[in-house]
Amino acid sequence: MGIYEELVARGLIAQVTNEEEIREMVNAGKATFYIGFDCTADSLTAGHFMALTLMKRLQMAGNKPIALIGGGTTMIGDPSGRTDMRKMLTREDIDHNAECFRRQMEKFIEFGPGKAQMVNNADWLLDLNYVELLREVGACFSVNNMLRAKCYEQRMERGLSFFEFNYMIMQSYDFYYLFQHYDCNMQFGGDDQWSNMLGGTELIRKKLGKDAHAMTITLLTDSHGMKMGKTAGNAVWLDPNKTSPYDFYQYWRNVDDADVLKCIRMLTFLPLSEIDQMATWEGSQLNRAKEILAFELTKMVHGEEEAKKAEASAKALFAGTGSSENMPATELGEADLTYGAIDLMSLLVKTGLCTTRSDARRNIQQGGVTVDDVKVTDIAKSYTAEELKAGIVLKRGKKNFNKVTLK
RNA sequence: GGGGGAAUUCCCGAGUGGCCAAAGGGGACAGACUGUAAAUCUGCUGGCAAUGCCUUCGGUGGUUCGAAUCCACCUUCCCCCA
Repeated sequence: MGIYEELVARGLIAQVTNEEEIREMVNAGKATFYIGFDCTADSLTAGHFMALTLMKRLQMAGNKPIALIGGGTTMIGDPSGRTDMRKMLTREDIDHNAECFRRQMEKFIEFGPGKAQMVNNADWLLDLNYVELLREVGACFSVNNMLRAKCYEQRMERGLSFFEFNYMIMQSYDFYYLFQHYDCNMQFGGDDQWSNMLGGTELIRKKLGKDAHAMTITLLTDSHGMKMGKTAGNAVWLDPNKTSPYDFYQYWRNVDDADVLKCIRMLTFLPLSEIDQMATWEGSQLNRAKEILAFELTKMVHGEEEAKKAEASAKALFAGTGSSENMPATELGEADLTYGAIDLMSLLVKTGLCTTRSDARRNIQQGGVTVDDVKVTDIAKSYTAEELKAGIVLKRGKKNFNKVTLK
C-alpha cells in the first residue's frame, strides 16, 4: 500500500485536482508540497495538528514539505467560511505569532537541509508593488469566477470588503512563487481552502503553462457536523500554557462514540490493521479506544512523559486507581486565609474551578461540588488552615478537579 | 453622492418611558440516567459584603422624578438608487 492509498484509507483526502498524477507523484516521493498556516493566534491548534501529521506522513514517504507561515497573508485575513471580517492584527502581533508557530512546528517536523523547509510569505508578499501585481497576476483572475467561489458564498450576503477579496490572489501568488522558487508542485490545505488553492494552480497554468496540483484534507468534524478541536468556542491549543496536557488529553478522551474511530484513523500513526481491529469494538468498550486516542495524541504533542502523567491523573480521578499527584493543584499561602480559614466559594474561584463567586454558589447549590469525595451543599462552608495543611481535593462537576494545599 | 434601515447579555433574537438584569431559542454549566459517550428529563446562565446594592442594551452628551426605549451628534454595518 502506498502512502496515497493510506491517506485515502484514513479518510484524510477530500478533494484532489488530478488523482492519477498525484497518486503516482506522492507514492514515488516526488512531491514538494506546501501547507500554509496563517498566524492569527500565538499558538497552533488541534486543527493545525492534522495538517502537521499529514506533512509528517508525506515526509516519511519521501516527499518534501514546506511549511509556509503566513506572515503576509495574515495581514489580510482569509474570509473563507467566515461570516464576519477578522480582526486586523498588527505587524508586531503577526511576527510574534509566526515565531510561536515556528517553535511549535519544530518540535514536530524535522526541518533542515534536505528535510522540511519553513518559509514566510511576508518575505515576498509585503514588498509587492500594487500596479505591478495587477499587471502581472491581476489580469489572470476573473472576478466573475472569483465571485462564484464557494469560499465567498457566506460573505456574499453579509458583505465582503475588497481588502479581503484579495486574499485569494495572495494565496494564489504564494503557490506561484513557491512553484518557481522552491520547485513546489503541490499545495495542501483544509477543504475550505479549495477555491483559494485552485486559484494558485490556475495562475501557474496561465503564467507558466505548467501543471501544479492541489489536494485538500477532510475537515475534522464531529457527528453533528461541528468542527472538532474546539470547546465552547475556544480552540484546543497545542501550547501547554494555553491548554494543559491534561486538558488536551481530556478533550480527546471525551469525544463522541461516533467519532473515536474516525479520529484515531485520521490523527494517529497507529497501523491501519490495528485500527480496523478497534472498529469492531462496541458500547463501553469504546472507552478503551478513547484512551488510546487521547494517549497517542497527547504523546505526539506533549511527549510521552506528559501523556503518561495525563493518563495517570485521569485514571486516578475517574477510576479511583493510581495516585492523585498529577492532578491540577493549587498551593495557597497564609495570605489567602482570613482569620485562619477560607470559605469554599473562595477556594473554588482561587483554584479556577469556578469563574466567579456567583458561579461557585450556583455549583454548590446544585450539588455539583465535592470535597474529598463528600458532596457539599452549604455555601457558607469554610476550611481551616489545619484542614488545608493535609490537602483537600475539590471537584466541580464530574470532570474538574483541583488539589488544594497550604504552604 | 442621494434615500432607507440596523447595532440588545456567550450567540441568535424579543423588548419602543417605570412591572427590565431584560421574553424565547441555541450554546455553556450543574443534577438524574450512564461508560469520563450519545439521547432524554430537571435546574441554571451579569456581578457583589445579596430579601438589598452595583454594572450592562454600539459611543458621547441631553430631555425626564425615571431611559435599552425619547432627542442630538458620532462610529460601524446592511439595503435601494447613482
